[in-house]
Amino acid sequence: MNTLAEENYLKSIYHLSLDTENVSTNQLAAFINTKASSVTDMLKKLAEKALINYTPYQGVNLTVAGEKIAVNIIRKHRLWEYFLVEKLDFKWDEVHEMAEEMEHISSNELIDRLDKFMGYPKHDPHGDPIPDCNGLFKIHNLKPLSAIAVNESGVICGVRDHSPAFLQYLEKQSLIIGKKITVAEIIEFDHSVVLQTTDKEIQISREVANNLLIAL
Amino acid sequence: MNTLAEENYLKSIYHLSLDTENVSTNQLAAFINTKASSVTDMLKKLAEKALINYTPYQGVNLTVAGEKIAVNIIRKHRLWEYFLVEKLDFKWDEVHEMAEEMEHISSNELIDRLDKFMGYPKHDPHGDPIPDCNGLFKIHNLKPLSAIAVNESGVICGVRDHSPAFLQYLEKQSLIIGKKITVAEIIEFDHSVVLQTTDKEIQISREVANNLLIAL
DNA sequence: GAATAAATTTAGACAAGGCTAAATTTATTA
DNA sequence: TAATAAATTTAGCCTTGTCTAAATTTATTC
Ligand SMILES: [Mn+2]
Ligand SMILES: [Mn+2]
Ligand SMILES: [Mn+2]
Ligand SMILES: [Mn+2]
Repeated sequence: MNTLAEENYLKSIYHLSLDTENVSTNQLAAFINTKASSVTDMLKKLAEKALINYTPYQGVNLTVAGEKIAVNIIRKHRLWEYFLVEKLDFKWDEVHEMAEEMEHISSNELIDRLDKFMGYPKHDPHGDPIPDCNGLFKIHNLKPLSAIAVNESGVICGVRDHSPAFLQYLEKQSLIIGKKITVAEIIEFDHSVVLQTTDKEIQISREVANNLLIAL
Repeated sequence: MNTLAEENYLKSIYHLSLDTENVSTNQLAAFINTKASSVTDMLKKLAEKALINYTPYQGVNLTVAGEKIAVNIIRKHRLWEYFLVEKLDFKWDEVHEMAEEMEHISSNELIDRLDKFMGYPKHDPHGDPIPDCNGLFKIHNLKPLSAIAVNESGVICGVRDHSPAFLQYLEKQSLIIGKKITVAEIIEFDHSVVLQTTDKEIQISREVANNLLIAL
């Protein structure tokens, strides 16, 4: 079908497309950890296969066919992450790298049965939505905690940074998915945020607040 | 660590080594479905890495390091097959190709937890032993059904041919792992075997009898 | 609206793995 | 034991995906 490299490019273009309309060569190179010239080569191949719309110097976006493939990979990634955490007792900061490999297991029948086995979960361990077998999922309307006003409340429903370091920090602070928080104060000097949670008061940096996604 | 191609070569050498002391280039080429010249190239690479003992024109065998890697891949293969059958309800003839991909997922921690999750199974869906996390497993002393005398009894504990066609045939005849059988008669003309099982009498060809492994 | 800077593409190489055809070595046979 | 056959290796080429350096295009700035 498609090679591992092609799948990774499509997935990356999908993720970057959430922020920008057209994804640039350099953006992609930085994200994939490769060189711009390598990206250009691959973009030509993907355009040839009609998986992306590519105009030289103008960046790319996914075609419907390309997006379908990207979403399927993301579905696999998130279902495997859910499996690793819920069935094999891994922590949420341990599963991403393994899922990066497992998302390329080709069988869709396998992933559909895995989905069923786990009871059709709607969100992965990091709060990200899991597309169903038709590629459909709701995009939660979440706000970064840094955009929430004093005295407003909400529930932690996602993270923007998936690095083990960040996830471990959150875990230690009990800032986990599903936690209810209220913004008690925003420090003027550095925009640190003081949170009131069910059990205690926590102060976090703007940086951290920026990477925590909240449902009101 | 090692590439996917390298892992497949090591695994293939391991399997072929069960029958012959030294594995020849042509044997390997036929088994892996590639050309002899490609095999020679890879053998040089594996010898360079000290994973095989290779003397040009004389065939190869695995070093201790190479065997360890091969057994680990086989462990993964068989545990994933067990998972697919026991947890995801696949049939025993459907899982091999998927496991061929899954055996290359690199994390050993993952496979050890999967092992635990399933209760440390000792045999895969085809009756093959599953190496433990140290690579240890008992080699069952099984005989092909074709080597069993009239009136002797035994239990089906393995198959030599893993093709879907063969496995589906066995399933249809209820000749599954764990089934107790008695050899009622061996037809002189073509060495067909007449079996008495718990529920009925079945006649199978010599070909089939050759590929059924029995514990006495 | 040039001139410079930044982004992107092109050219040319390389490693991994595979293939075909030719050369070489080993095995068989007369 | 010499001749032939079979097995194996070598030589040379190809594709994928990557890289560096050079060329080109687009964006900024004076
Ligand atoms: Mn992930
Ligand atoms: Mn995730
Ligand atoms: Mn198998
Ligand atoms: Mn098996």
